[in-house]
Amino acid sequence: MTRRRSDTRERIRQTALELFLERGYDQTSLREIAERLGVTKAALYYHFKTKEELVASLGEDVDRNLAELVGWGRSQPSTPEVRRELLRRLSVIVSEFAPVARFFQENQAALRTVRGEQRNREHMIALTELITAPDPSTEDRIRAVSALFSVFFGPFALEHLEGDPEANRATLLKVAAEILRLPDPE
Amino acid sequence: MTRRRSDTRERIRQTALELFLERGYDQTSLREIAERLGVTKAALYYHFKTKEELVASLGEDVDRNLAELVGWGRSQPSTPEVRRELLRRLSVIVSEFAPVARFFQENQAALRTVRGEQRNREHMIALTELITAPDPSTEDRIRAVSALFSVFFGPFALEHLEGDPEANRATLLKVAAEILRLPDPE
Amino acid sequence: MTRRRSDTRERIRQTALELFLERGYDQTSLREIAERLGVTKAALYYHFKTKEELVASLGEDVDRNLAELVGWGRSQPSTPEVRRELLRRLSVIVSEFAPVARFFQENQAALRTVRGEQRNREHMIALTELITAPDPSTEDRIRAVSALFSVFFGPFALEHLEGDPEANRATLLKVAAEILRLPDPE
Amino acid sequence: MTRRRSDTRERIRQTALELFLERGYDQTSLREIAERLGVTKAALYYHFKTKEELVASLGEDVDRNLAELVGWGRSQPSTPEVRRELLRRLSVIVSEFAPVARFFQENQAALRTVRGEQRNREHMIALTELITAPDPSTEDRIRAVSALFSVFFGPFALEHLEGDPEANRATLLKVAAEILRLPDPE
DNA sequence: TATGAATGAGTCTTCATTCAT
DNA sequence: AATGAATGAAGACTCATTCAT
Repeated sequence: MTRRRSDTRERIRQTALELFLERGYDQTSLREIAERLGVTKAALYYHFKTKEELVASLGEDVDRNLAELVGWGRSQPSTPEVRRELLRRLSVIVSEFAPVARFFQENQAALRTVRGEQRNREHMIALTELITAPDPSTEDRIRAVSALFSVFFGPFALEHLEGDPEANRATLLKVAAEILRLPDPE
Repeated sequence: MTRRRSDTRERIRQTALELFLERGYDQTSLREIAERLGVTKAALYYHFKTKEELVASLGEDVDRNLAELVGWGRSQPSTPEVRRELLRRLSVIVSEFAPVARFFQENQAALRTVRGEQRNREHMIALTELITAPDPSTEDRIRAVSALFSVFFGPFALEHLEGDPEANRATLLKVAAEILRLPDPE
Repeated sequence: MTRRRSDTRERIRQTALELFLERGYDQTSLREIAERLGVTKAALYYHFKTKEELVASLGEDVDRNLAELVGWGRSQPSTPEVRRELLRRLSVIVSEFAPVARFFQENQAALRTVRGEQRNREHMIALTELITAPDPSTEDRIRAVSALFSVFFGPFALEHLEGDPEANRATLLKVAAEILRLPDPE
Repeated sequence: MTRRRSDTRERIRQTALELFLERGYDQTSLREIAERLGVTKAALYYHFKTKEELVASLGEDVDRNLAELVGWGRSQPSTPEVRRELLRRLSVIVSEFAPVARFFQENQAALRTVRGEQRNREHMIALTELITAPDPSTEDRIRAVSALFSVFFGPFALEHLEGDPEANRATLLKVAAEILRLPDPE
């Protein structure tokens, strides 16, 4: 039963996410995580200094991806094509990290003080600005927020929607683009 | 300085909401609420049987309003005008109960097991159906969810937006109607 | 079985002191104190916010007495009679609070960060200065420290000494006075 | 940069003593020692079977020296000269092992169950007897204890005293001899 | 209408220690 | 000579809740 270095660390993260989603962050104790995993609490502490560090580690991948997306957005001119691409890429990230994203969304209050979560919030604000038309009216700003929310939260609300998930995502994206009044791509 | 029946009960609710918003539901203890109010924990228990009953009581007004709105919607024919009116009325409710709505939104995971919160979730689903065009395509469903989310979450994201709040709300509503593809009212 | 207000608080202090003396501060857990007392740990926390507050409370009486003694000393002229009286009064305090004094003495390192203990240390330094002859030579300083230590630690070392404790205390005091080179009182 | 046998062992002892002095025995964990040293906890266990064995090893040198001193004292006739020499030699030992001595003094309660510390306490009792005049009165016993305490604790209290440390030690010794009523040496 | 005192269950966290490699 | 991974036991502390007064 060989086990490569820190297989355990990864299993802890997965089990933690599972339980955090099932029962909520504050209602999930490290004891429960350890038990479901079949290790001792102390083993968790060997791999993560605190419960907060564990949860922060769950947000790191999203954080990295969003940071990169924001970086890319900032390096581009503010054209409709770029804004459309930003929405598209965000939607890819959200669907790739759906469970984590959902967890953070449902536990906002509980995670307010967690480092990583603060960064993610900042990224969302940055993205909102990037998809907002230059020199925006109040209505433009509202459109930006609406479009972003649709892309971000939509998948959770639509989880049980029939049909091909990829097609649904495309439709969601189309609606979001329409909210933003992006011209149809050829 | 007369004090109407159960002034205290109301003050407990307000202080609780305040703290729940500041620190999150699970991170707020009854001790903290009692302390900020200058009474004993036991006093809280005189007015509310449990912490859960206290938080449930916070959702009751919203619950009543949403229930009424759903009831009204169901009693109407499914016309564009009715759907527009549903959005408008929802937006009024959200803005009237903004703090409570925000609290429930940010503490979804923590409140999943709370009676009142489950009812509110059901109301939102019912509303989604009511504003969905009859015989809907997948895209119609997506539009319905997007519109509803915009009306519901928009205010939180736009809290710091400049300009007259009433005017902003009207604009938000206009955007939502557009997402739903409701024809312009005359 | 009537019990006057906060009988319990006092019983906690006594039991704590007992155990702290038997097993040392750090080796004594609140669980042990609670068990020996027949209450729950939570009951201890009802009366003392932390373990540190509990131990600090044990030092308060000594603190008060030493503070008063230092105050008195400072209000007096620096004569041999006053210095002799300072030693005498200190010896009374030490014997009145022998268990507490011993506990603090044996757990210096563990208590270094406890508020009350810091104050007591300062009092001892102040007393050392007060019993030091004015314009002291190095030797005078050494005499002061030696005399004070004898009065303070002597009783612990002499606990098992035969003979009348009061008489022993008088002898100890006489030796201390001699160390300080105080002239015999008439 | 050759490294003699068990350089590490010695560095562990030093770091441990450092930390024990800074934070107290019970408040110092093996993790802290290992971290300050830049090794793993497991490395400590390679060199010392337990934490207790580590701390015991710190007392060994003092133990050996005191044992030897007691042995010497027992082999001598009980003359004033011998008693004076005992005080002198003790004072040399205390000043050579000042940090260790201080550590044991400040952590008495924590170390009560440590083998080495018990032996040291016995040595001190033996020394007290050796410096007590034969056929002693109560006062003689008190003098012996006072003198011994002065020699043993004095240095810690006088640490910040100005002047040449060697000269101070000599003065301390002179005072101690006077407490014991030893006649002046020619 | 409220309080003071208490509890039982649970939380996160740390520790000394072990052992295969 | 030393490490990485893990454990079992325990620690301080907090919480929602109860109840006699």
